[in-house]
Amino acid sequence: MKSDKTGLAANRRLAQARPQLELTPIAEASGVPLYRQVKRALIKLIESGRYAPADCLPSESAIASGLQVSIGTLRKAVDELVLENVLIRRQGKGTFVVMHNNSRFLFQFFHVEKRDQDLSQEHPYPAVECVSFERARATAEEASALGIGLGDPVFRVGNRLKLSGLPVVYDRLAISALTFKGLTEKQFVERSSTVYHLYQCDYGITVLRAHDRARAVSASHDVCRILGLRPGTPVLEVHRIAMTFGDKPVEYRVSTINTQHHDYVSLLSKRI
Amino acid sequence: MKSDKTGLAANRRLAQARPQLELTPIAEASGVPLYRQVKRALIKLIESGRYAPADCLPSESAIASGLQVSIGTLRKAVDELVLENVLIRRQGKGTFVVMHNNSRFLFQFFHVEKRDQDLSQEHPYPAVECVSFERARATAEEASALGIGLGDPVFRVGNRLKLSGLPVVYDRLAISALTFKGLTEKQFVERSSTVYHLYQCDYGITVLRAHDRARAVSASHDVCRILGLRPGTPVLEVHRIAMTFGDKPVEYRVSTINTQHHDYVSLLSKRI
DNA sequence: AAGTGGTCTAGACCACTAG
DNA sequence: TAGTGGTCTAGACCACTTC
Repeated sequence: MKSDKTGLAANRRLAQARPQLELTPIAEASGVPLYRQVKRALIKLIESGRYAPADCLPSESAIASGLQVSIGTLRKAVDELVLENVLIRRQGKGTFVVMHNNSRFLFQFFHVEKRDQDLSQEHPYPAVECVSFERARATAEEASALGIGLGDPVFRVGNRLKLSGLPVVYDRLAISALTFKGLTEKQFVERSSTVYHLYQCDYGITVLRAHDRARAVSASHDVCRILGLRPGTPVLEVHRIAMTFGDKPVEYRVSTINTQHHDYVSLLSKRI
Repeated sequence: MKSDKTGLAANRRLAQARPQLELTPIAEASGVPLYRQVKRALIKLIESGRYAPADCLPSESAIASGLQVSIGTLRKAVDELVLENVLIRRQGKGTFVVMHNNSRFLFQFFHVEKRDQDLSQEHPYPAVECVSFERARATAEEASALGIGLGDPVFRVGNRLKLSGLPVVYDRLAISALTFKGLTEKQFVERSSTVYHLYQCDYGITVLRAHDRARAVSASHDVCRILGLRPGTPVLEVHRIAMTFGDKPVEYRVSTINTQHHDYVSLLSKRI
């Protein structure tokens, strides 16, 4: 542990009045900064479901005293979790666990935009239609992306996304059937919002980050049919691995985008 | 101003012993948090060239006392500038203004990667060949992207990038000739590293962020010639606006990427 | 008025770098 | 050994939200 700074160790020894919640004092950990340990403790509470999406955490002073750290240290841990899109602060109200609602999804994970669009304009929510659903065995590509074994059971789901009524994106996603036990086509067909919301609400899995790899290809027969394109049209194919805590892969998705009137956008180094 | 917290205002009134450097006490600014004002002051010192790329800033305690703020407030300002890729901290050594060396460029702005490459592997630096250079008048597209007038003078530069000896990317960039007065073809042909390094060292302009818009198109005649492709091959076209402080556009670049063996990669929400 | 997060200060000690 | 950034604490007050 960090040891004897400003009487920290002494404080710890005295603390026998068990604090509220699961906020027990941080265990010793050599070399690791205290605020990192606090961060891990908070992540555990969220991963375990003790604090669910959209829940309000206890106040900063309550958490700090519960974990027996100073409020500055607690704030530094929360700062990082806010930057990592795990928590959201709302002044005067509290600190909340992130929730994958539609606007959040749009902002963080949906990067298809109409070309020549003035920036002031709102982008519309994409309308999603589920076009296929199957239970199958993982291909080598899927197994590698999801970190599972070749032939392990997966769900494969095909979705068509329309923007302003026109089909623009064809998504095919694969998720482990072991992680998402008992998933049904109905859940995909009937959901009113992003699948990340479904993962989070029905399975407690929060998608935090993703890796995209984009390339240009000729539209396949299937893609042409689903997006209404002429054979051989150049389309953008994005391979995405979506990840949760600890960079554990959750979903592998291949999106085919008709880029005749839309772009795949990306910000290099976001503004603060 | 923030007013009478812990005797802050009183401290200010006393301070007449002019501190070293241009680190004069922060002027009053209603409502704006002090650390934001500190941040602006630091940005100004960097923009003005008082601290050049790769320079070491004065120590945190020196800056804090110079600006008459607490060290915690100064650190918060520096924290943000580090996140925005303006400053770099090196424990034990000091805080430095960023320098666009090759490895930094690669990490932050060059997002083309070989497919099926094991992650542990280093990517090689792209070898750049300047294939064209001209002084011209801005098209509507260039003018809009660069925030200049239609017909204003620009430099247009074409570069071919090779990876492992094979041509993969064809870049065409446009920059304002008013901003980059006196630029010569020689500078582009002879430089040994990224153009962002050139902008920074020769013109004091630091590229901090960029917006990319990617789409799939059929390779044009020119592109086929330069990248050695068959006519009609689908290629990825990335339109980039590179920006400096205050999101001022500096460069507009169209990159055409042969994605037969490479991908354009993008991270959604970076890890901390 | 009470409770929350946001800002600011002051000062201590730790970890790393370099002469 | 001296100087730098990194961590941690303690406590004050501000701004916002809700009742």
